[in-house]
Amino acid sequence: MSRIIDPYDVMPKYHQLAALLREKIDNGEWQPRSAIPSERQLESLYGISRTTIREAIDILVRQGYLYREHGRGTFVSPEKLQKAMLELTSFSEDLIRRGIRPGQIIRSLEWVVPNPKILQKLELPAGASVLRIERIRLGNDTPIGLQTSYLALREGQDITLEEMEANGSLYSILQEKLRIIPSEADETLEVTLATREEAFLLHIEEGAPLLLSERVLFAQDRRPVEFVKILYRGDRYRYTVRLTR
Amino acid sequence: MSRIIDPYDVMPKYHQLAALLREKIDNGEWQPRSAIPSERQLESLYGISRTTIREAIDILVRQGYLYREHGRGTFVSPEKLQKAMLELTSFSEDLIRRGIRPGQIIRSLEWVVPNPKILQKLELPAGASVLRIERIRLGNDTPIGLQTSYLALREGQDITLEEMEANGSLYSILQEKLRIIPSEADETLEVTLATREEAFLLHIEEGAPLLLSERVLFAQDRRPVEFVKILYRGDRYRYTVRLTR
DNA sequence: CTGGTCATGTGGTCACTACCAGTTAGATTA
DNA sequence: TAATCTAACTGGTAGTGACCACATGACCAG
Repeated sequence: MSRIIDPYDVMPKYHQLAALLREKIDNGEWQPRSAIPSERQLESLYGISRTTIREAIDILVRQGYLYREHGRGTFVSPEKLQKAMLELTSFSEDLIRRGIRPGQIIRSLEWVVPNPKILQKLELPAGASVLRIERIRLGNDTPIGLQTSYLALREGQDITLEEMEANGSLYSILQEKLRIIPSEADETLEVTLATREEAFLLHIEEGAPLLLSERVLFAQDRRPVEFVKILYRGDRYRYTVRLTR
Repeated sequence: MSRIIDPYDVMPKYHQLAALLREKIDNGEWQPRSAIPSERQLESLYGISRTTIREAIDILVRQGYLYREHGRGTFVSPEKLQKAMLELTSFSEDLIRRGIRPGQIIRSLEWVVPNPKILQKLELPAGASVLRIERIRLGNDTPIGLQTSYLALREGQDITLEEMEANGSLYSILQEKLRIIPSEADETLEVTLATREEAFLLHIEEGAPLLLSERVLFAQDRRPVEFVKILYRGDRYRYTVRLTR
């Protein structure tokens, strides 16, 4: 018995359908490399117009669950492609996805006037102050990264240490308290060597290789919200992306 | 004078329109953060249905050129967001985009039986042979990376040294000669230290930090085509991605 | 001046329809 | 038998028309 599309649901139909199809893929009802019903078949199966069907399939194609072949049909992707990893995720989500238990130690949380490079990345005028949060990130209780966030918040917006400690996830505070929805980010990765302090905090030798990630996070209206710098232990972290044409 | 949509063009209208709009953004006719004409206005401006208009805008939104705000309009993204970098690009394209002149030295090109890890990534049976291409990648004539590609080609498919040297781009040979269209890739990045041989080839010290990238490339039908391993000089290369929600 | 209402313009969702462009398999033809 | 044609599928592109959800500013009542 297959669930059905509810026209009175708050979620749009194409979204409901996409979820429904993804379920069939996830639970193995539709095997990798096999064809799913044609768009016209789905039309009558679910009583939904082809426009909507295609919209749902589009989503799953972009996420890597399905691929189309013109004239032949739409097929289920091999399993390993079914995880859309280029998606913008928070550090914790990222680790959980890999089966590692995330943790963190908040070293500081205060308003500061950062250096010009950071102001420029956040498109702020000289002398503007931002909220700086310094954290040590843990994976299964071992330090794996040093993270420093600089947040460009508006007048009246703030985040307290209590909130950070209670909630844990900066992204969910941004979304739920401040209504800032992360929607895009630019990230660069390079190699550096650990300074004495970094080495101490990460329990490694001074001069050990680190993976340095710098990310600028943009909100719905494409304004920069956060500049994050993360130093990962070179021996404990591997970065993964999915690229699409 | 604005160009117009040609219904007899081989390219679909939404593609033509997207190109046309992108041009207006690129040449500054439409300023960042300003609203572009509404979808209904574009409809009558270009004599195209709203369906098609939206399809064109969708493309530009995905590429980061535009963003929508429900109830308000569609706006031009700030300039720095206008380059979609999460896209799958070849090494050469990538460098050219940054204003660096690419070059390469082909060290070898031969059929080999690779190790099991690589066979597994390419979903090939034990003992299968693949085409291995070893190259030194140059940026402005300086070595910046060591690249080893393993290609899973079908019976009868081959690439010769002459073709590689004449054409330079592996991706364009794949596409034009073998009709293999790269459409997705999984990439991982991590840190390693240079071995003696790597150090020699890259003109650096043994033990210097390197950025190691491993990429599996998938074709239209989501079959793995290439496994590439690239070692970048840590001091000369920075990796960039654009993440989207 | 303040707060609510409402008209209007925006993007978001959806249905129905039509035709084009690849693919495939079976029927037809040489 | 082998090559070919053709019909019936597949997804791809495009138009039309309708209504919903959200944003905004003009207007009005308190």
